[in-house]
Amino acid sequence: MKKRLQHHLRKCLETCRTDGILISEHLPEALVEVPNHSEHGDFASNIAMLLAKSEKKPPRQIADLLVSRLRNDTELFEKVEVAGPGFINFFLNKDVWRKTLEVICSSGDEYGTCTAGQGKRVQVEFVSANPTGPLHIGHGRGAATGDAIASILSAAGFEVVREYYINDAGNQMDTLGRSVYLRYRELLGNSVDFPPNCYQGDYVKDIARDLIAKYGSRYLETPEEEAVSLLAKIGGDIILKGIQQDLRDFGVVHDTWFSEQSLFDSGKVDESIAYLKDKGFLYENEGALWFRTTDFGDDKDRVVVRGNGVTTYFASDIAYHREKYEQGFDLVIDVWGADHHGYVPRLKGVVQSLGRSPDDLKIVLVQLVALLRNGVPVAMSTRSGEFVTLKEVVDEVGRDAARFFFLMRRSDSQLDFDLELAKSQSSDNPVYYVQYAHARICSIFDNAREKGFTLPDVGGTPLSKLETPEEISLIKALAAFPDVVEASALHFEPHRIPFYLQDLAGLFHSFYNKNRVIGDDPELSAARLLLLKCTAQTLKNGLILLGVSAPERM
RNA sequence: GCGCCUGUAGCUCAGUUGGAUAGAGCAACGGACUUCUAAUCCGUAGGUCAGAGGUUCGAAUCCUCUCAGGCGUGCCA
Repeated sequence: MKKRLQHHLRKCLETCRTDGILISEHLPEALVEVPNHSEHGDFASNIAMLLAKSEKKPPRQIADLLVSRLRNDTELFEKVEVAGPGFINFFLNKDVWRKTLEVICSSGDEYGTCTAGQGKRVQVEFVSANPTGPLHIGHGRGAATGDAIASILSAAGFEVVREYYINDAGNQMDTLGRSVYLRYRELLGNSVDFPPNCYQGDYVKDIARDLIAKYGSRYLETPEEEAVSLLAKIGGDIILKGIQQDLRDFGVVHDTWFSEQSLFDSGKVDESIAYLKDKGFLYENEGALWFRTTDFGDDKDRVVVRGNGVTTYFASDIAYHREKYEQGFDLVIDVWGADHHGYVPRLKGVVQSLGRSPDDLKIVLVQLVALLRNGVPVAMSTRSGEFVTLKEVVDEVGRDAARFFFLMRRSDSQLDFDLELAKSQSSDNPVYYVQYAHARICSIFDNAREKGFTLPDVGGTPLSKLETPEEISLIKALAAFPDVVEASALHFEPHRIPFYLQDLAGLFHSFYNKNRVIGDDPELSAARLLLLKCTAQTLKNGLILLGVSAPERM
């Protein structure tokens, strides 16, 4: 709706210019927005103020000129007026609003989608937790966020691939192998010194126990270093399987799982280093090979190959991101924990060294999650292995509540996750508030069917019967959904959807409390049933973007 | 020290590329169930947008500085 108006305004400006009414060489972009107060119209534009300088006329005078023309379109506008310092306020014809119900009905599950993405190929890489331990609650936020961003982009017309990057190369795998090996020995009756830099969590013991059950003590026979590397592989696979299961249970499905090790096996890491060397971005210093990331605004240059000849994690990431673009992605999105933010400039540098715009890489930083129980923080420490896993949280509060809570906040602000609140089946809990609206509508439908109504369809339903303030507000909110999805996609901000849904659910509940749907007037009942059909559809479409279910009964 | 993020109602947070009188939920207080789900609704109250300057028709939003909190600042990943 907003777009339609913007287009309309733009056309008006252009005709004004060809008619010589406007003299500005360059017409500013026609900005239309929803004002804070309904007295200021359904939409408002500040275009006259923006034109004031180049037109050398007071804003109100320009606004008057424009309004005198816009006003003629009585089909679209109920009224158009100039207000304040020069705002143009648009009041749309009620029938224009009501028509959006027809659009929603005919679009169905597609309502809210748009073509803003123009089919551009996007890869969203998220979670990508090291296969050295189970997913914890922080990963859960990353999972919910990445998945929602992917869904929202897809709805906005992007072609999306979800990817998980498996860090199965590097020191941490060796540490895992050592941790498993030591626990294995310990469980077989040997006394061991378990070093503090090994993984302390109980899951390591579980893996060791499983190995004993399966293979007995055979790894005591093999030389230690060999056993460690074998157990690193086995342990990593077991943990990865667990991660995959946890993600499935959370409703997150990655299209591709990309192994860091494969970059070495295929020679891509060496290739990338050769590429950078060829382009002159690398230099040697103190025996190591450095990437001049300072050329791209980084604080300092970064090591790619260490003095001992071993590549760094950064080297893998160079090869990995090079690979992404070679696969033909127009846009690459990395969802990271915010503690990696220091890594952003160097990776932006990588992208530019590949001859791409830094905007071709979007890094979404997801802040930490503080887990609370009845308002009191739950102690967590990765080092000691005391942490709350994603599985535990999902088991306790359910998938829907967990997902919704993770997405309720902007990703770059810290999140307090209160277990009791997420579990509570009350008005405190925004998940239920939204889901309840959907279930309530379904219940009204059941009731309508019992009373012999058939659910109305587009056409034939007298929409003009819808005229109470609650009805009109609800329709306006429904009409805004596509704009919300598009903005959410283009800003990579999934939290806009939960906010919108709470707002929409609120408008429905208000409507419900003041207006009876099934009543004496069959035409009015039909019109209201159609309105609710559209409301349920929109609620459902929004919830699906978040990976939250839309129950028909609660 | 330097860098990134954050600072908005008692609490948790929104605030649409600078717009008109800064919003919502929770908590508090007062109301609404014989009627389609009260997991709901209606109302009241609650603010130095951390602070100080600056930019302009106009700032919670942009710039500078200060303060507070979080994170980062490895030839770890």
